[in-house]
Amino acid sequence: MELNKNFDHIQAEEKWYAHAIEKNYFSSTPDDREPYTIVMPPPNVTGVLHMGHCLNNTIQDVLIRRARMEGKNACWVPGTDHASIATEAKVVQMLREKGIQKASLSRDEFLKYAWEWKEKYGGIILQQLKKLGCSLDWNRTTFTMDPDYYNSVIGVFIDLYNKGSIYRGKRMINWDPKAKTALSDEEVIRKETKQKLYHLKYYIVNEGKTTSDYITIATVRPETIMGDSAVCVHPDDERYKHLHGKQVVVPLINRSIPVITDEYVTMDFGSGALKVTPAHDINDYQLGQKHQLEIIDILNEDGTLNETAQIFVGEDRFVARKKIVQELETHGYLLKTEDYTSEVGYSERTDVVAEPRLSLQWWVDMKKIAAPALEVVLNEEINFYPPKFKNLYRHWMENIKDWCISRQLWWGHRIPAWYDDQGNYVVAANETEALAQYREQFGRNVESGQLKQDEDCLDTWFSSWLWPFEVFNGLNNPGNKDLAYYYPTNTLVTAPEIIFFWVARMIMAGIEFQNQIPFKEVYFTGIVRDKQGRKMSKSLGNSPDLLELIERYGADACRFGILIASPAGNDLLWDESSNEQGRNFNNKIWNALKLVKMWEQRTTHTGASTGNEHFAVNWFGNRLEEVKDEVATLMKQFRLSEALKTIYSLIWDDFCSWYLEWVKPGMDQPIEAVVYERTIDYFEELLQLLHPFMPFITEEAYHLLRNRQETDDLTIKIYKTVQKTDPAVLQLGTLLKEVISTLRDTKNKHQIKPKDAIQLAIETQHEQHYNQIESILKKQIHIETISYTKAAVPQSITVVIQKDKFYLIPKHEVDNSAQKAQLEKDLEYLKGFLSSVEKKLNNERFIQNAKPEVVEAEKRKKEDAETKIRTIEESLAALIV
RNA sequence: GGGAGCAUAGCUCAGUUGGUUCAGAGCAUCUGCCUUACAAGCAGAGGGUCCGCGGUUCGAACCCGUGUGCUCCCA
Repeated sequence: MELNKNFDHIQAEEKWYAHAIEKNYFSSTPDDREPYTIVMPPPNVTGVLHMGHCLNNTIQDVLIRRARMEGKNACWVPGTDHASIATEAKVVQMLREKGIQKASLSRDEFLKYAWEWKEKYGGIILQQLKKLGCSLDWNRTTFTMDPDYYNSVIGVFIDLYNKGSIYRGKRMINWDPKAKTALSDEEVIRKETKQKLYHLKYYIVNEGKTTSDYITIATVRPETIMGDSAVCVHPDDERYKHLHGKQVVVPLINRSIPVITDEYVTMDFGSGALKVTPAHDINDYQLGQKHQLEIIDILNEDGTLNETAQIFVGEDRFVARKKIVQELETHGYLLKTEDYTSEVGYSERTDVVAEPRLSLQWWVDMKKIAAPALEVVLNEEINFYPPKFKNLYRHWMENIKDWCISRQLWWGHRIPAWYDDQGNYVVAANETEALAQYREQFGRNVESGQLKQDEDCLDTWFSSWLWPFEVFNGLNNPGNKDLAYYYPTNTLVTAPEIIFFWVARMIMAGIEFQNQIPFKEVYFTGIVRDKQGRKMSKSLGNSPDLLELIERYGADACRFGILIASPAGNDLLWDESSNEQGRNFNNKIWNALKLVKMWEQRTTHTGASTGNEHFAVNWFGNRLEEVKDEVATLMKQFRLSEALKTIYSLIWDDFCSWYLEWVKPGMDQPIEAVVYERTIDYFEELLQLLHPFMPFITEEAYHLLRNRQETDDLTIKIYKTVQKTDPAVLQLGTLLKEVISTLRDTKNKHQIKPKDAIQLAIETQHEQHYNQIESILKKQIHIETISYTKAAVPQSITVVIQKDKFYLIPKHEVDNSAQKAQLEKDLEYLKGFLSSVEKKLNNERFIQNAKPEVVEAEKRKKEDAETKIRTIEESLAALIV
């Protein structure tokens, strides 16, 4: 059969993915086999595939495919997250482009648009994952706002509320003035930001009159001075002792506020005097609570100043800042301005500066549910890879704060709280239940329509924390067959960025609602960065178009590219060139396939073998088993990148560069049938080993190697168990490689062309070893005859390998000065080596303290070195003669 | 300010209870080759103060201390 010049990845990808779907290879139902389950971290429903997904999902697919080929019942569940803030922001923007304001729509009208949007764009990302080759069980695709899932989320809210773990409270929260919603602490990104520190005069009041004395206050937020409730100094600060208990005047609005003292103040920062604005700063808020200060909120929900501010009403906070600085300067309140850099919180979703804001929100009391979730990680019921994240996790869990779960959004799970017009409320799944409960609780009769449901939605993570069991309908259909079989799941693969958002909370939810951990191990991937180490992001434009890369290089090459660059647990610097390496690897496999296929018609049962092919076959069989074992160990430790490198090298170096050359018949010569068959067997096993990493080319090549039955597919082919290896055969293989490399190099150094034939004499005590590999040596180094000798051969080039001497006899006389230099260099090295060993052995304290086996090893080294030195000296002597 | 991690070849990283003269791999670079599957290839080569300093030890890339630099998390 004639094969194409190159592997056609596009047709192979389409063909084999469709075939697997048709045969239901990726779908799983409970049976007698051991399950292996992964739930995919659900991407945003409106998202598109980026390099982070590529890494994450490739890793999961490798794990799932390998488990499947190990004979486990592998189940990988896909799905999407409704991503309340992100999706709502996109819908709002889409409406704005159509000229529709969200405020002009009713909740139902808005949600209709949102669902339309979701139907249109939702799930694109899942289609893209198919292109990458992900072997997901599509029948189980779940969305966090599916009806059942929705009900479970509401049920969980009610359950926690009834247990007293959910409460409503007025707290300082992070507010996104653009999205007009509360944010959890984790949704606020701190960034170093250049600001100005303004030094302002606050005049001191004495006996009811404003004096010309003042105290200097340093602030980066002059627009909030109208919200000041006090000025605070350190009680021990000598500079301000005379002001304790006095009043000062807020500039521009002339409101008097007290001077208070608290040790919280840092004396040497700014002027050592702090303005306290409890409504607009978290620390000030706490200070205000302690000193019972008035809370003066001067901002609207969109970040503009409100009536309470008195001045610049309606102006945006940053515009107001500029204007107020001008005003302060005009009136002589501004003493100086300094550059100042500090960390400012930005909304993760909208990238505007988050505003600390006091508001009434729903909270989860985390202390109680966090404790067991910490325990299971500390006692290693759940293992983290790499384990360094365990510390991070513990630190966070021990200092956990309550979770703000309400969001002022419409897209999401609506909070099941129902209010009367006095603000009394009940928590219930629907209006009917709410009415009944209200009647019972408040003893008043209410009619339908009289209770108003909370307008707000729940934080997205309040639904995704149920993911590992809700994809199996764990709460809707408790104890169902799927849940019992697949839960707890095995491995969670995710980015360390969401260890607190998601991983920690899933562990809590699993224990709280299923009494079982959600997964047994968590593998944290690195963050994908570009060659300069920058995080890939849309705004930098350094995130490549993955689909285009797949089209250009092939899915296998992209999978290879991202995995080979991905050391366990570290960030990876990704560059397109790694895809080239993957594509080149495809090419190598394809060419090896072409070579082997060329032999198919040339097999014979008689007389083709020189005998040495059998050694090659035996050696590669052992080598294969050895590497299979190594790979298994690496995979258990989640060292996927190293496992792939190991397989890469086995195929490229051991199989292609060595083995195939060793068994390759001469031009138009036949190949012994048994050698051919074994070669095909090895090729199959190599493809199988590589399949989880590069599923398409391996499946294609597998089918081209032999004619297959209908369902004889690599995707579902179970691995054979690893066989024991024969160390003697492996050692001889290593010696053979070394001899070939060294003699090739020697020819090269003596200007003997690779094709120029030579004669070789070997001085060895193990002639029988060399008998097994003679013909391979001849072929690989272009040797005419090999003989054995007991003494140095004159007019030859001498090389020492291990303990054996090789005499190369070239056709033409050669200058042996290069050789002499080489031997002298080797001799010098060995003498140095010997003296270092002797130094150790002559050191009494070494003999006393070192372990006996170490001392033994040193003695052996000494003997070896002495033997080699003697051999080289003899060679040198022969050379001079 | 508190906590964590990292520092090995030009780049990305291995280096498994301290024991070969141990300093390694891949990529990149350079040299020679269109050798009967593969130039997306083959055969070779060069390249390092294992961040600095001090200590423990017979022996340190590895353990301890310290300095410097970088990254991340939390306030």
